[in-house]
Amino acid sequence: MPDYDSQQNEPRPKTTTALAVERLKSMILSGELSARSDHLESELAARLGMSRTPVREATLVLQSLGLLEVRPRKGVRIRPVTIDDMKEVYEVLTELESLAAARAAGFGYDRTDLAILAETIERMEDALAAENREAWAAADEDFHSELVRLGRNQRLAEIVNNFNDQVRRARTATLYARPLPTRSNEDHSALFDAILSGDVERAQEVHRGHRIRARQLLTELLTKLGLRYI
Amino acid sequence: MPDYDSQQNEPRPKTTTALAVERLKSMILSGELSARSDHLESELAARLGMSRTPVREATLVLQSLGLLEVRPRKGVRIRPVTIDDMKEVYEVLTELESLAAARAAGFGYDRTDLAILAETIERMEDALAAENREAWAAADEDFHSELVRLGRNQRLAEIVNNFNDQVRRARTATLYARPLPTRSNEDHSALFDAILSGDVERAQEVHRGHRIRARQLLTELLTKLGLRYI
DNA sequence: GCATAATTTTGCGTATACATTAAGTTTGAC
DNA sequence: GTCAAACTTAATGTATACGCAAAATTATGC
Repeated sequence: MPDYDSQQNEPRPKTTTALAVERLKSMILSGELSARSDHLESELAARLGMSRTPVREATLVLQSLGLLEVRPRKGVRIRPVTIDDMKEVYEVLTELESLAAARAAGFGYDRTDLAILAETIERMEDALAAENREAWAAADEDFHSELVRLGRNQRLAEIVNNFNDQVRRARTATLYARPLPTRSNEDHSALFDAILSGDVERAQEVHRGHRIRARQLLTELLTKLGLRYI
Repeated sequence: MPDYDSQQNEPRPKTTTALAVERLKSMILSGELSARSDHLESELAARLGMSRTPVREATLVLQSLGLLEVRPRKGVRIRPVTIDDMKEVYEVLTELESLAAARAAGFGYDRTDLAILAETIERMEDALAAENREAWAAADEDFHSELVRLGRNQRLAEIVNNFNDQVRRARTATLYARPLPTRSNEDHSALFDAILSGDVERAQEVHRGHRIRARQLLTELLTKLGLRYI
């Protein structure tokens, strides 16, 4: 619905506002603009080499997406994600992704339909073998977004992707502090099998468990690392 | 998070943009701006008695909320809600509201905590007795939003409220074509009992059933009425 | 007549101007 | 020295200006 960040296939000459959304978003997700930090419109405009107008429009959009808060006269504040926030987000993610998994299992996809999903799993396994955490994280993200795509509910997919964005910083921050995601990979394979065999219940349960564990791991890690927010 | 439409308790002199969001939103929800219709920025600006700037900002926000689409040079299009959209939305609503219900049941609320919820149920019963459908719909809306509030997950509440907005037109359009919502009221009472007695599973199941029935009723009605979109 | 090219119109995207008002600072009274 | 009032500064909210490109319209060639 907010097609502002969707990479256009038609190379429409992309509006400055869209560019601002894109760049600000990636600056937030990468941590280049850190949590709790305030940034004036004019500062951001200068930084992006454009006038305040597109920056303003972009911040409004990103506020709707929950990535930042516009605080008049204090500047735009990158929304910090607390452990409680993480719990909120993961709770919703658990529910919605499991639903997507269940739906995916119900459509009777064959191996061809699941090719992309299989490919992301392979990439994760390769990355795990090579102990390349960055590559693993990238593949994991692709796995989850392909999963919700297979669930064929556009709105659900949008929310899930948005929520994943909201906690992405936490995941990258803990990427090297966590144990190697062996269990995660097992979960993914199990889910793949459940979907392929059309087992709706199992798909849902497997994924629910997966997300619950992920959440627990993440919150424990953040607590251990003493990160009250991120 | 998008606190643009939240009615401020401090009577801050409300920005024009916020006003535009509010007014456009209510024009969309009430059907004053009908689905599929296109409206130029300048036209809307004139209509609201303000310049293009706040209107533009408002439309961007409302686009993020999924209520309209900004289509350059054709004007903003009020997003039509098709039956398929309804299915998508209700599927997500079912899942998330049930989760909220389950959570609410888990918090061990007593009668005092549930006073507002009880009050909305009473209003629905009175309205039903008086066969006042408008009053019933208003109370029903309040019931659902109080329910998600009791679920104590801010983000979940936001999404649910937003999704309810997205299908509100459909509900108002069918309000007089549907049978009197007797069953609905029973469901609400059953849910109330489940929450009060702390029965997490039952709360979840009761509400899931409630939403599934509501969805079915609505989609059937729309089909029967020949409304391909609304 | 029809299709295509030239021309005009129009709505949008972006920059900029400007008034407003919150925040910060100085001044002055006690 | 502290507090408050007056003043200054600065960032925002909104309006406006303006160029560009998409549509629409008219003109032109066949």
